[in-house]
Amino acid sequence: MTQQTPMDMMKCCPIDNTFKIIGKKFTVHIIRNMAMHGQTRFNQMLDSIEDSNPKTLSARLKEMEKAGLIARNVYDETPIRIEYKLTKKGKDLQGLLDQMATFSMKHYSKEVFKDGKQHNYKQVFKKPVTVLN
Amino acid sequence: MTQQTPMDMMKCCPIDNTFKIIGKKFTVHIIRNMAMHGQTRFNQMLDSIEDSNPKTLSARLKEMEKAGLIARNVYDETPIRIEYKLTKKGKDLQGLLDQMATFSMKHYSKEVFKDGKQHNYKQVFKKPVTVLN
DNA sequence: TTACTTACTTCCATATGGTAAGTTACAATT
DNA sequence: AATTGTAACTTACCATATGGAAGTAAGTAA
Repeated sequence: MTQQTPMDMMKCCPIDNTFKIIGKKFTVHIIRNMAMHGQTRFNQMLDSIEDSNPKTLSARLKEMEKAGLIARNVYDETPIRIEYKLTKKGKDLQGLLDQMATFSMKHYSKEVFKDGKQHNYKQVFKKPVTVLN
Repeated sequence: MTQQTPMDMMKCCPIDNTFKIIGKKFTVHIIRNMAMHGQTRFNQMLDSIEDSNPKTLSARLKEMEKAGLIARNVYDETPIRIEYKLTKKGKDLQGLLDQMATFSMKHYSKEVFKDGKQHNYKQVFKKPVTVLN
């Protein structure tokens, strides 16, 4: 009887696939700001995402909407208001963000924390690391 | 008594910091091939990483060595042999890779799996998702 | 002497990203 | 009536990053 390896059942690599979705500049920053700071608007993100610029932010938001990570809602007020919100799929990237945070908190505590000491995720965020299974 | 928020204790964002380390093209692919396929050599990776090219692969390996994710060992044989191996720090990215895999397995089963059906991480990899806390 | 191997580097073209300024559609202010 | 303000972008132009093909170095084998 032959053994079934992961490679045998896969058409493409899920890690490569995820990288194509979230690997471009600002994508994870956008998700972070929406998930952790409740941001919904273009200029909020532009002002708070490290080294962001309107051209690239605009491109990323479009790609993310197309990929189904966020939804774009237009409110016809004056001035116009547009709200971006995470979809269920976008929210499912929380575990990935948590692992990104955890890695730097463990290996770069000098750069990350003002006191330069190690702190674990739960201590800092008051909730356990999210895991998607 | 004032409440301590994550922002208050941080000097820089750990998600941004991690993205700077693993966000460039091929970095996660290199770690994946080393961790999951036991690869150690330049040409092995060049042949198996999707759309890789020697110039960018070479640049990435140097950056990763500098960042302490991998170690480079030269064996003075003929022809010369060079081995790249994950450091402890590099191995600590496993939880992140697992979350990347899990996300696509959940949301892109049609693209990822030959049978187009959903499968969970443990089923496919015969071990639970790794989590760094 | 030519060919082969590994692990790259170099050159040049294309793709992506960044800066600053401009645009649209109103409404409020002067 | 003309100017100012606001949000959310877009455009033009330049800089940097990435990709593909070919070349290099050092040694063994044919």
